[in-house]
Amino acid sequence: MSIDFQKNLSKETSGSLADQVRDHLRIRILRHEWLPGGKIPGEFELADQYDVARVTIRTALRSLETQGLIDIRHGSGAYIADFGDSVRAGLQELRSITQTIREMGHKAEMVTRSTLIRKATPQEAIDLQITETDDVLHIERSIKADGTVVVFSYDTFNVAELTPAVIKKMTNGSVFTALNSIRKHPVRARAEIHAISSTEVGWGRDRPKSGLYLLLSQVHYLRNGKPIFTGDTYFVEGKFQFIIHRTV
Amino acid sequence: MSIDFQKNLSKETSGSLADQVRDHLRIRILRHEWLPGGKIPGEFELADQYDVARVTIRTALRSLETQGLIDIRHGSGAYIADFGDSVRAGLQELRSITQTIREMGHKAEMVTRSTLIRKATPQEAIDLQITETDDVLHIERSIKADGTVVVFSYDTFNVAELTPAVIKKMTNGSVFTALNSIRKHPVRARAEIHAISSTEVGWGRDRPKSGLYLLLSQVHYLRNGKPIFTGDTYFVEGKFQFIIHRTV
DNA sequence: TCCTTAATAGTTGTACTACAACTTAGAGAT
DNA sequence: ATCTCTAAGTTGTAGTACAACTATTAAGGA
Repeated sequence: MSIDFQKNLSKETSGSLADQVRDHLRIRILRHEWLPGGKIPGEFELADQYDVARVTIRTALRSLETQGLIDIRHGSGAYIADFGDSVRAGLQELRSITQTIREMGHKAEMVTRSTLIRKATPQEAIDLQITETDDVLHIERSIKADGTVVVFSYDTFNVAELTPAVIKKMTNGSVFTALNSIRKHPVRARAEIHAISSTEVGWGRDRPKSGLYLLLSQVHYLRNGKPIFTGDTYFVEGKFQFIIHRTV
Repeated sequence: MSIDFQKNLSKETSGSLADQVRDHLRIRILRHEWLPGGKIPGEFELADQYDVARVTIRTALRSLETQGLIDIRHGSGAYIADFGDSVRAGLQELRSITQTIREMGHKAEMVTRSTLIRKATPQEAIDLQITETDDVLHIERSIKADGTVVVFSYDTFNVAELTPAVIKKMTNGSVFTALNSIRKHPVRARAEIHAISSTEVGWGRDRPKSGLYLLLSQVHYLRNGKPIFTGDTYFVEGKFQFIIHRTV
């Protein structure tokens, strides 16, 4: 059975050949094409399947190994790291929260509480590498999964990097897809993580009484190294599964 | 200036050539040999410096890129991702807590509260892939930085993988160094992260009154995919900086 | 029969060469 | 000064060859 790779890369044609192969192999792994602990085809066979050079396959495989999805053993082969589905909700992967919720089989809903353009605060100016005289876009939203609030988020964008159309689009849909439409999607983020117990966070009658949150305080960067937006995301404890893969 | 690579690899001679080069480059990056945003030498020059093939350098560089330490740009070069020192305390890196504290310039101290060999609980049996009739080693410890408690940890080991000497060594020193001595150091871990507010956690008069913790619930795996130990690590909120690098 | 050893095939790791694709800087023309 | 083109430099991919390692199989001896 040969794989029609051309078909698969056409839909998201992003990055180098090796990156495309990596992303495709990643999907195959997450779809359980091979059992956990099982062995994936050898490098020569994969090179045949994708019709690329072996060095390209190796590049993709090493990347997957660094991500902790597979285990490459010299002289033996590459094996699926048996973490099951957990990878799908991995915290170190830069993905849309709503999209993640949907992929896990739940109904995702997003409500924008407020949208505001104002001057940057001192901290925001530092994080976004702008000055306090520059404008920023501040958005407060909540995200529901199957009807219950799981996330309160406070995001701040550098408006100089945005267009009016994108700003409007962000009010209704995912931030990531909106940014993607102008090719300004972040490729990397630096996140601090904290445990928060506060009644000041969140709003509305859906606000959890416990007041216990996992705070992800992030700065998102573009490929050229410039920050595009910063945000505090409060995850209601217990409503969202966080998985982190730790490697040497 | 040429680099005496042979000297550097002799001290920890671990893994493939590419892994050794990666680790060495990693050290050079963390020691700020190049400025954030700056460009590191080209692949041909690095191949010269380390006296290895270009493909080996590329393997190392791609790994560093996946880790988020550098940015490789086609036709241009590889650039230091400007995250400064934060990487050093990165949560997704599998390192000893005490060692991390020391590397950040603080005095680390570890106190073992209890050591006990008993039968595995149902959950432990699942996590460690053993049965409830098998023995496990349970250790409760606290870690101090500059005199104040920052971590309470509850670890459970599969004794079948250990030796009496290692068990004794673990009581006094770092778990990682002890496991390293019998070549059973974990290469990967799966961690759940939670916000915890509880007065049940911890012990002694150093127990923080706030009762607010960041819980890292982990299972550590060996290179062959077998679990070696599992543990709940409670970080006192605010005493320990958590950084996560998120990439696509 | 059981165990050890050796041979063997298969797989990943490294080296080398060549060229394609892309970026950047500079020369030159307008 | 600005633009265009050229050229040099850098990373990406292809292909070949062999080294290093693993797992299996077969042969031999106790």
